[in-house]
Amino acid sequence: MEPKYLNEFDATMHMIQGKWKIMIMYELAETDERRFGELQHHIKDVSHKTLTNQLRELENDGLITRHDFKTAEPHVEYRLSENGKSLFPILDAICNWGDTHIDHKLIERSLCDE
Amino acid sequence: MEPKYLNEFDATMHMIQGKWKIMIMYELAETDERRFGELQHHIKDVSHKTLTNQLRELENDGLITRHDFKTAEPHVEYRLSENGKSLFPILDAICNWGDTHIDHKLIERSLCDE
DNA sequence: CCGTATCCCGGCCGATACTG
DNA sequence: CAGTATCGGCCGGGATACGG
Repeated sequence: MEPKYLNEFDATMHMIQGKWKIMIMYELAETDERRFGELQHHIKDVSHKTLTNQLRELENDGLITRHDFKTAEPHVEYRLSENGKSLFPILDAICNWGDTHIDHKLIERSLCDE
Repeated sequence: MEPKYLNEFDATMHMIQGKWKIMIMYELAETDERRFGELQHHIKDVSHKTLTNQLRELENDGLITRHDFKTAEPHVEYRLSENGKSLFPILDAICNWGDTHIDHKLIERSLCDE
């Protein structure tokens, strides 16, 4: 296995950067588990394909788990893993820093102040 | 001024993501101030142009300051701003999370364990 | 010593369409 | 309902060269 990241910062950043990843994780934090369609409905403007990609990456990085019920009508549920949950203090800190240091007019919708 | 970021997380992430930004900031944190050439020398593998870009972005986002001595021989110094310094608890948290949750074999050189 | 311009490549992500 | 494939645009960032 060869080094893939410059340092710990680089490695962690790769796991949380992605346009919708944080919103997916916050959504799962609030509701415990979500089906694919529910995520797509609650996360405004994300495309079908991109949501799939971000979910795959989160899953491959061990931040969420995926449960396929394998029924005739497709039914898949996503949840946060323990690793994923351990990231929340950092995610909250990032949101709060933005809230206090960045002009609110530049921000579409508040995420961390809910 | 129109909204530019999805939320506070998105906004903060834009300010700290960039392949070399964190290394620049850690370098400035250790040495208080650095000239352009010193940064380039201490940050292995960064290209001239890319270092310039990252410094400009950090400056435009108010995380560092730039002082041009305007002498015959060019002489420019970079420092952390107060805003920049206020990010360090978060940067450290990100590094430490990576240190404890990511396989060390994937990481080239430790950054936060110095 | 420091900055800027140009060219180029790879990756993210959106639109769309097709599958079971 | 959930996933996959293809196409295309945009942007970060590396190589290189030139300018003050």
